[in-house]
Amino acid sequence: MKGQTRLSWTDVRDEIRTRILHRTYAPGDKLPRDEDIAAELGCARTTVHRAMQDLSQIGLVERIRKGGTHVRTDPVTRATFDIPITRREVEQRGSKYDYQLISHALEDTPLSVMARFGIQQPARVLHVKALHLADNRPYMFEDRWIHTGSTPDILDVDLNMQSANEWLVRHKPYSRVDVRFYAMNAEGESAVYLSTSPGSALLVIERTTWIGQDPITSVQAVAAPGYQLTALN
Amino acid sequence: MKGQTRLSWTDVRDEIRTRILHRTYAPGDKLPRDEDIAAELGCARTTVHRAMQDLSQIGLVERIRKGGTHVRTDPVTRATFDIPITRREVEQRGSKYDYQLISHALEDTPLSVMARFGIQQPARVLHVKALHLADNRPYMFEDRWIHTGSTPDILDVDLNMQSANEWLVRHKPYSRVDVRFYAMNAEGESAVYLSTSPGSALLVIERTTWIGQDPITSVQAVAAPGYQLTALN
DNA sequence: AAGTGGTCTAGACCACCTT
DNA sequence: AGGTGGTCTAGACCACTTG
Repeated sequence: MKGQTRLSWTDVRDEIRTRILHRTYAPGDKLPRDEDIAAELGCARTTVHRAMQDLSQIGLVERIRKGGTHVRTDPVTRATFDIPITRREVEQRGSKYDYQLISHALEDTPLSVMARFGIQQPARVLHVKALHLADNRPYMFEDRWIHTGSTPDILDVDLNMQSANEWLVRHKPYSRVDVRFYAMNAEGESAVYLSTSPGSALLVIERTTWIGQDPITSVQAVAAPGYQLTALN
Repeated sequence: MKGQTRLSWTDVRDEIRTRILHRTYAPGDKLPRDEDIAAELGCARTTVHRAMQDLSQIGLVERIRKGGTHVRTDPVTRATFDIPITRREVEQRGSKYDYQLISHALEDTPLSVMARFGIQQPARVLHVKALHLADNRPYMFEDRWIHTGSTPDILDVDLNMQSANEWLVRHKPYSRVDVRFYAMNAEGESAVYLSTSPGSALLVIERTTWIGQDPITSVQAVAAPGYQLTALN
C-alpha cells in the first residue's frame, strides 16, 4: 500500500492554482463552494479556507460571502517590497556603511510637507538632511522632516552619531505609513551629495508615518543612480 | 450587564500591536506563548495564532518554532503594490484610455533580455513597442519581448486592436513574476513617444513572467513624467 | 430569505528548532 | 529531548451579500 498522507493546505492551494492555470477554472468562473472542494479532495472545509485565503491574498481569486469564489478576470500583479533601515540594506549587500549628517534645523513645515502630513496648520519640525554611503560611495540622500510635537525626543539625539532613520525606526513605532515611488532629476543638493551630474534620473522613495492621527516624520529618500527596487519572491 | 462578546482575532491582533507600540513588549522581547496569551485574553489558541499570522506577515513580529515569538528589532517597512492592466489603471483614474501600436517584429533576444529571462541561448521573440494614452496624452510607453516558444499564439493576435499587455494578462497565466522599479532618463523613443524632453526622469516598471521554467514575456513599462506608484493602504 | 464565506472552539498531532 | 508554533478536524454559529 502507498503512504497516503493527509492533505495540507498548501497541497490544496497548489491544486486549485494548477486548475486555474490549466483553465479548468477559467477567468471569471465561479469555483465550487469550499465545502464541495473539501469533499472532493477529502479534507476539512477549514483547510480549503486556508488555501483560499492565500490565493485571495495573492490576487488570483476573489471571495465574496454568499457570492462565492471567482477567478479574477483581470489579475493584478501584486508586488511586495521590504524597505529596511538603510544601514542594514547596505550591510546586507556586503558593503561598508557610513553616514554623514549634512544639516539639521528647526523650521516650520512648508506647504508640501503639510500636504504629506495631512495637516492644515504649519507645525514645528526638525529638518534633517543626511547622506548614507556604501563602500565610501554615496548611496542615498535623505531629506527628512520630523514633527517635534509628536516626537520631541528627537531634539536630544546627536544626529552626528546616529541617523534619524535609525533612531526613529528603533524608538518610534508607527501605526500608519504611506509609501510612494517616483523618479526625479538630480538637481542642486541631490546631485552634489550623490556625486552625479544634474539631470540624472534618480529613484525616490517617499515615506510618511503617523502614530494614530499624529504625524511623525516624512522623508524623501533619493537613491544614487542605478538603484533598483526588487520585489520579494 | 454589558454585552460581553467573544474576542475576534482582529481584537487580539490589535491588543498585541498596542502592547508593542506601548513597549509592553519592546523590540527584541520574547512574547508569551500563544497558549498563555490565549488564556490571558480568554480565547482559543487558534485565535491567537490567526492574529500572530497577521502580525508576522506585516513584519512586526518574527515567529520561530520552539524559539517563540519575538518583536522584530529592525522593523522593515513593508509595502504592497498592485500593478493592474494599464487600461484599467487609466480608466480607474476616470480618464479616457487609448492605445497605439508603434512597432512589432520578430527578433532574437538581445543579451539584456536573455539575462532577464535567465536563459543561455538566444530565443525567438516578438518585440513589441506600444504607447498607452490617458485623455489623449501619453501615459506609458511599453517595450516588450514575448517568447514565441512558450507563447506562439501571440503571432495570431492583431496587436493594433488589443495591447499585448491585455492579451497576455487575459490569456497567459504565469506562475512566477519578477518585478523591479528604477529611474531612467528619457532618451530617443521614450522621449518622443512620451512627449517629453530627453533627460526627463522617468519611472520604469520592469516585469518578467514565467510559466514553470519557461519565460513568457519581459516588459519595460516607462511611465510619463510625474507618475507615482502608491502603496496599498 | 437563504446561501456562502468567515470565524471560533477544543482537541489532537505534527514539524521544526533550540537547548 | 522537549518546547513551541503550525496544521488538521468537526462542528457550530456568525455576517455579509446576493437573488
